[in-house]
Amino acid sequence: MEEKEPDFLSISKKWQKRWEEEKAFEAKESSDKPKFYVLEMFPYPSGDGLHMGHALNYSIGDVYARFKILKGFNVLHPIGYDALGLPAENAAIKAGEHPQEYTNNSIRGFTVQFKSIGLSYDWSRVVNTASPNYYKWDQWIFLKMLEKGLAYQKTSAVNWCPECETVLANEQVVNGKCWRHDDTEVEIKHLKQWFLRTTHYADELYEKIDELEWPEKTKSMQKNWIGKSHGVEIDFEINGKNWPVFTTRPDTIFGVTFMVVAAQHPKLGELVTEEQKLEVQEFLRKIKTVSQKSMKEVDELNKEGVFTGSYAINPANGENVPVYAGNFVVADYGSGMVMAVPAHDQRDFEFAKKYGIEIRQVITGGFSDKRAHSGPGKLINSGQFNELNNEKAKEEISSWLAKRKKARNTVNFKLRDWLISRQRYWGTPIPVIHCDKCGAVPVPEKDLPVTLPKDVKFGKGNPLLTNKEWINVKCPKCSGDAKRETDTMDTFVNSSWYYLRYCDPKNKDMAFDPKKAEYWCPIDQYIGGAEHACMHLIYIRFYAKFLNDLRLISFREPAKKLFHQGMLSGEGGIKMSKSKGNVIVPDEVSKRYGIDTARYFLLSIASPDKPRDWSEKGIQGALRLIRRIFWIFENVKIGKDSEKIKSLINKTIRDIEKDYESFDFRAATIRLKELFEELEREKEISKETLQKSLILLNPICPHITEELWEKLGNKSLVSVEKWPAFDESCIDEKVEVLSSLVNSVCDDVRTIQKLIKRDFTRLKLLISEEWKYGLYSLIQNELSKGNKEITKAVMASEFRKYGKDAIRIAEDLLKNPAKAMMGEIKPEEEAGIYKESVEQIKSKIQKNCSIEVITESGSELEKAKRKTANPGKPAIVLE
RNA sequence: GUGGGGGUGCCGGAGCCUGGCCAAACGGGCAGGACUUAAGAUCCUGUGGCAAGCGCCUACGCGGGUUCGAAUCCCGUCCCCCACACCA
Repeated sequence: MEEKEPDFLSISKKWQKRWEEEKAFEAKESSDKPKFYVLEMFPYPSGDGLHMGHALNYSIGDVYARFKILKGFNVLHPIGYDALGLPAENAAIKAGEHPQEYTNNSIRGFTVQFKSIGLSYDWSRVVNTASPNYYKWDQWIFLKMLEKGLAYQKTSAVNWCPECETVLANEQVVNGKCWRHDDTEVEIKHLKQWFLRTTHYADELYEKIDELEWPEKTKSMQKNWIGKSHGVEIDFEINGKNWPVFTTRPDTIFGVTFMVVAAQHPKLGELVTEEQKLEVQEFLRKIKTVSQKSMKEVDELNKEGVFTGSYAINPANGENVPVYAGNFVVADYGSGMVMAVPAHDQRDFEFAKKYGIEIRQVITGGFSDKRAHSGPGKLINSGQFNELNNEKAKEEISSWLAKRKKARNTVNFKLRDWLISRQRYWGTPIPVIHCDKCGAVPVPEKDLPVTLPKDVKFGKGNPLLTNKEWINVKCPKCSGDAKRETDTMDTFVNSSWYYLRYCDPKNKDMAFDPKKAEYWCPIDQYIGGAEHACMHLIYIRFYAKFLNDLRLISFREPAKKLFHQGMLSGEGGIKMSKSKGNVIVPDEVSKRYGIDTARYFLLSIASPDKPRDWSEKGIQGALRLIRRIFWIFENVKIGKDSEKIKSLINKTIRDIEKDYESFDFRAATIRLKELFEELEREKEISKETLQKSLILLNPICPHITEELWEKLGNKSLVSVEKWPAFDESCIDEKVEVLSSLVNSVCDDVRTIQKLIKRDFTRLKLLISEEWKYGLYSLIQNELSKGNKEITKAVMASEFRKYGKDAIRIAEDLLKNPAKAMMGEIKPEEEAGIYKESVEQIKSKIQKNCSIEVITESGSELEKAKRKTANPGKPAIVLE
């Protein structure tokens, strides 16, 4: 009774030490086991340290990795730090530290805490992107891209975050705001910047998504982002020059009544006539101020425009239509100009309404004063194409135009090249030297890495500009005076290939040994947040394609399977944050409940991909189970397994394996709970079964299972044990069905007790075949009548009682009529169950009664029948 | 607007694909009981309504449909969440 609470904290410390000493999770290439690469997206080491959310994220990967180890795979499960990046720089500045020190400290903190939650990482392979040994290879890959024309420099309108004091990639602009500062408006600046040509692989990035075993949601988000659309590029003649225009609706070309060119179009000037110049300028000024307001108001933003003075010739019907400059056309998509068909495009429609331009319907169907008709229909007002179905017309019209060299089929993507330049310090320096004579010269490979100078001043602008010594160098080509590129790379560059570095983290001569990468990669199971769908998860694929083209790796998709974990919120569903003071720290939780308890709890609340809330009360339930498990092992009598346990343990092994494999960890926690609850009821259990149970629990609760494993007299580590095999023949569903009978009898006894309101000393259980096997006798009846078909009506009447099993039983019996004569569970069997469970029944109802189980029928039974007219259960007599 | 995901008992959250022992796993809460001088911890029981050993009624957003039978399948409808958002 006066059990001492196990000292969870020292148990976990003890085993963490053992794992480390024995290098239990270090992965070796030399193994005859099949390899398995489990990777969680590496963390950004912040000075605030780990919170419970991290613990959840990484526990999910850990459970899976541990499961795979047990299943006999040679598992690579590494961790590292995505250490470069703006937040570290900003946090360091705020703390008055150098980013290097700040980062080192953060990493130290993370490492200690990671270890204290018992993650099965191979600590010999830690990768730190802030180390020159790592970013040297960022630079090397960059040079290769430069060589192949996949890295380039261009001046363009870029997104500038005044808060970050740097430019951002398209993917990092959210609703016109910076992805890190949702209250900071992104500005448009024209700067010379470095880009990676992600569009080079746009088609493959798009098309191959379908082959990935990724969440559908993520796949569709990525597809949307890449935005492939098939269409036609049609030439419109304006002022004697050809202006190609992209459209997906060539079928509506006879409905074109005007054209709209993007207000930001670089060649807008060519279209503006002398008379319209003032008006256009006025318009441009106006929309500039609008765009500086809020992109969120895009919805309410009116379609606005101004006539340029030029006219375009519609190649389909030779009509002259006015060309407008408009605010709703995107300059860098397609050709930055659209053919406007107000009758069949809502945007064009609104524009036409506003400026009183003709709206000409060319496709039949619902079309009103308020809305354009963008759906299908038949063509009208379209010359020789009238009467055609519009889908058909798309083909006909475009081939007709193509024949006349006025159009060609094209594919357009929304995806833009990746802007990687950042005007900040804490990133990989771009290995380029600018020379007045030679231009942008790549740093020779032998001079890599270009390391970040320690000595810089943080304040306004790019800190790298403050170290003249670092900037001023000789040109590698002509040895004249030259300057280093001071832009650094976006932090997502670092994370685009880190999984390869884990395969060979210490290589001094190469980014990684292709042989080692070949062995481990691709990643078998990747785990990380859904927020990366359109950033990291595109970049990492892009890099794989490039490295494959370089023949450094043999695959083109880096991660076969992807899993997104759900977020952990604080108590009551409130987002955890320092300012709200509701951050849960794993250290605290470990002290109070034990980290295994926390792991079990977090996994038991919801499916791993769903969000969940922390709850102090909730974790109590997990704690109860953990205590109970300790109790079992402290009090167990080692002996023989009952039939019931034999069946249960085999069944659990079989089922829980599926749960782990499919990330259904929640189901696993339930199954484990049921298993241990049953074990607790047993008088004696075999050592073997106890050991198996520990292995099943190990992925979720690694520390306590080690402890109990040792208690059973084992010297080895349970974490690297072999997953037990199950024996299908031991699994006897009947055993469980019968054991549920015991419970139901107890329920009944209790109810009767309430009714008779008196004590009893003797309990009789009278078992009769005729009561129990209604379905069997029914089927037998049908069979004896020669009715081979079980009629619908029979089903309907009996299903309520027997449910799903009725079909199975019925079909089975029909196939094998001999069996029907016997029934499935014999009365003697049932009686046996009650006899065996006498002690259990007593403990549940009344300790000091005697129990008799009677199978014969007779007058006593008749008497009882009246009292307990419940077929399917034994008659109960209390005396 | 487009794409994706949802609406289940006091709460969280399974089940839905493959319709039937589903008044609905598991956890939390709450109530009662056991143990205790007491509290805590622990354990047991209960937890839609009526009835109280059969069972009946009402229930899985709302309204229909299919079926002997629907939380589960189909149609319509309302609401919520997330992502993208003027991409021609």
